[in-house]
Amino acid sequence: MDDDKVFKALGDPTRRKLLDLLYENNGQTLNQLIDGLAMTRQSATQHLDILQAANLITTVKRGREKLHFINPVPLHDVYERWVRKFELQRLTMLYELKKELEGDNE
Amino acid sequence: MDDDKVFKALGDPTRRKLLDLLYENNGQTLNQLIDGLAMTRQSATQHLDILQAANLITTVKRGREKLHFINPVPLHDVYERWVRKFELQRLTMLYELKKELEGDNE
DNA sequence: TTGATATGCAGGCAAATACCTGCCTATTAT
DNA sequence: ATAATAGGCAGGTATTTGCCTGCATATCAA
Repeated sequence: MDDDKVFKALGDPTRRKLLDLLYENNGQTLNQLIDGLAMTRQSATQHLDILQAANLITTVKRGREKLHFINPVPLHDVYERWVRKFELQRLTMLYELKKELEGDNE
Repeated sequence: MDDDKVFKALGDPTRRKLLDLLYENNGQTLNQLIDGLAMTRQSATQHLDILQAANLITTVKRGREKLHFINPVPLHDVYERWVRKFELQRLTMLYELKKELEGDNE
């Protein structure tokens, strides 16, 4: 997985919206997806290209149409490498440490 | 949680590096964090401000020092809202659908 | 075949981003 | 008090980004 491509792809609200639209109805065409957005077809295409480069979607051509599908694998990788390791830390531990340090100068 | 701030904060490799550094050694000062990077103190400060605005870190002043701590809560929220729901979809299901559609025009 | 539909490709532009330099303030140590 | 240390604040700039317009190509339907 390319960490950077995935995070950058997720860093834009339009691209997250596209993933949401595909989650609701997988396999949509470009024109179908545009209906859920407020921008030109060309702009949406650029976003979809970025999602595909990050491997967050795959496409299948059917005649003159291009169907888009979510690939959940990179999202799971994000979870494994970025979320799970932080879940072991308890916020309460941080609070206690914070209070202790604040006590030093008050 | 502000989705957009969190995702944008995570969208930059330097900021992810900062979180990694804090994960290895929580509660570091600005100057300590700079040692792990290749940029000026001022630039690092801007990144840390963005992380704090996204609630991914909290800070505590101790004398002239400023200590930085990870807050794992937004990361967990990302998991809840973005990863878990996609985990229910099996990649194999997508593959089957993809094969079926490819069969339409081949 | 001819028109309509679905998408691809190229370039332009304004705003956001990630750096930087330079200078100022606050705290600590001698 | 004075110097060193830790950090804050204010621009300046080159690059990246997200959006657009305009035109080209490919497929389908009548």
